[in-house]
Amino acid sequence: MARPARKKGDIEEAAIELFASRGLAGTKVRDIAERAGVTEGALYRHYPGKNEMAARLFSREVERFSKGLSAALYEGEGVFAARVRRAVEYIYGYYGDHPMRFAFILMTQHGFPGRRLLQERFNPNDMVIEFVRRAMDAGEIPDGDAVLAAGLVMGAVMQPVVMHWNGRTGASPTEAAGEVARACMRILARA
Amino acid sequence: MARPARKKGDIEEAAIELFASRGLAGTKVRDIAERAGVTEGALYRHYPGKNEMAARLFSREVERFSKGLSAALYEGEGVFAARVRRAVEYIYGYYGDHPMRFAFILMTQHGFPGRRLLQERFNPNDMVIEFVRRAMDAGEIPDGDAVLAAGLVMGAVMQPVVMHWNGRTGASPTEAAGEVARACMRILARA
DNA sequence: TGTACATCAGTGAACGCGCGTTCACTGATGTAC
DNA sequence: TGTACATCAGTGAACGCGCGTTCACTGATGTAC
Repeated sequence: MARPARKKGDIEEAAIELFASRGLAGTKVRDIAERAGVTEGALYRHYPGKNEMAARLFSREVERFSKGLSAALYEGEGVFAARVRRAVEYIYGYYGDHPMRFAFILMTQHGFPGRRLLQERFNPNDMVIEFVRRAMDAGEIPDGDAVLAAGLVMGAVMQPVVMHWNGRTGASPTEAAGEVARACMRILARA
Repeated sequence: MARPARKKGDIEEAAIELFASRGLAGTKVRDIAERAGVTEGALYRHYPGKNEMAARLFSREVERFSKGLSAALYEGEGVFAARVRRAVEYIYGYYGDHPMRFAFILMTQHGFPGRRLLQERFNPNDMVIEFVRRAMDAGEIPDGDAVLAAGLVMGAVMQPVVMHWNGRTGASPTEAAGEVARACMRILARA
């Protein structure tokens, strides 16, 4: 094998940061190349084009995130409330550790119209719906519309991150994790 | 005055629908003109350009929506819980009556990077924060971080709309309004 | 009422440039012997 | 170890076309007298 791709990582990192802050269409190949310290042609050594690169990066990042979320929800000890709390802490921790990657997922999730990018098992929304449904079946929370309940919880958990990313003052998500986890429990208590 | 603009409304409606479903950058002037049954030049009789038109339509639609939200929150009778319920019903009713306008607001809100489009009094997020803050001051709900509490509530209310817009099966927001309003009260009960 | 003129929404075709993509090339690294 | 060759990440300049914008025009409606 010949010389390995020294700058592929730089290109991907630059792309994620720019996509996260300017959106897919607002980011030019020239911008990505410039930020990565590379010429434009270099991108095409690793991806067939800009949109395909964005789509692959999106899938990869969501899968990374989802695997951890799945572990927080299902692996380890604890009753329902403990698992909810672990999940919220995982989500906010992920945002704290990788704000760009997280914002990239959050901001571009509606940017691929008509494309089926995610298998169900890697879609965080579907994972939470399934988690809530199982908890209802197991009698850990009252029965009800699992899709609606999951939507309420996902919205409540994610909105503080969106607000923080958009520069609104207030507690950072990491600090608020406990408070938010308790709010989730109250939402689900009678959903 | 000469002949009035017969097709300005058609252009605006077409633009809103396309922006809502394909995003700002994904919508071409040619698409808007075609859907409105007009040639491309017609758009420039009413707006200086595509982006400026999008920005003005966004401001107008948010202000329309916000005025109704403000009325739901502050006008009329009733204790705190009744006002929350009215607000949720207003929001979901607005989505039911004008799904395109609502989705346009929802989907393009992060599409104007670096532009200050909204005065604070017309920003729904700020309105809810203020509403929660006043309720805390008045002792209608327990004291706490008003920004965080508002974020939790806004997220919980909006996410079911996003999911419905994205074609997820489940109760329509209109049907779920009561359930969601109750969830909001539980979120705020100890926020 | 009729005639002349002003206004301007909408047309249709052309323009031009921004931006994604291509391509011949360079040179560093790995492999064969 | 040295020499020849293959590989391929990255270069830099050019290309081309998609898409926003422009512009001379048409014709319908309103106003003055």
